[in-house]
Amino acid sequence: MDSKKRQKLEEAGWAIGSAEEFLELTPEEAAYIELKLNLARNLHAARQEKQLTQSALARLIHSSQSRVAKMEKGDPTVSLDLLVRALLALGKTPQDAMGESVKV
Amino acid sequence: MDSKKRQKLEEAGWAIGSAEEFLELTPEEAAYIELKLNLARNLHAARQEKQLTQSALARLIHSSQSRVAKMEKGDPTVSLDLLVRALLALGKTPQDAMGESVKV
DNA sequence: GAAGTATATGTCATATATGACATATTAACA
DNA sequence: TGTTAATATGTCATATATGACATATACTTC
Repeated sequence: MDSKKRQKLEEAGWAIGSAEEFLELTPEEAAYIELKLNLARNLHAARQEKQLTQSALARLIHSSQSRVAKMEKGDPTVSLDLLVRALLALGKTPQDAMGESVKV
Repeated sequence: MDSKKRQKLEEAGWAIGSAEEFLELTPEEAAYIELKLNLARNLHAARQEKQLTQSALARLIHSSQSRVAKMEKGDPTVSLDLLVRALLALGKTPQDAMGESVKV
């Protein structure tokens, strides 16, 4: 795994510590994590486009500001389900949500 | 989605087309459900292509045969996360995993 | 028919995600 | 500086998803 990807993951809170743990990530696991980070970024962008605060979006999807913040930060406790539902609520299609290709 | 609507869907067998109005689903909820059903179908097809049994796939993703069956049946207790991870394990891209176009 | 193989269904204890809340940090502006 | 709005972080009780297991159904092949 290249260091750029590794740093991205670390920033998002996925890292536990050592590089060894990263090497134990299967390609599928890496793809899954990248997918979530993509959705997180897309959600942030989509919300900005609509000029909504995190609190406003939270109201839209019957969630809370803190959880929206965690969604956009790629917090590991946030599920794909929640991310996708948020994007759908902002008028995105699931395909829109995916954006660029993710390498496996 | 609140559990009341989920319950309605479960009772209705989930897959009936244009059940949206009858079940009082918002377009977002309908899109979310259609997405999951798409993933369910894609998973079934992908598994068949690879000539794997549900048990074999279950072993691959460290799950169980019964849960794989539920995935492919679109059972409401199956998360997007699990569906996507299964598809990734079968070599699909996240884009593939996200399924065909879903109208919102 | 029996026996084997694959898939479906139901249940449950446990694991994980959730909204809510408090609080901290950041950013913009007087 | 101080004040306000926006966003981030930490925690927790509850809700939901999970794998495992039992068992049922379906479909072969003998």
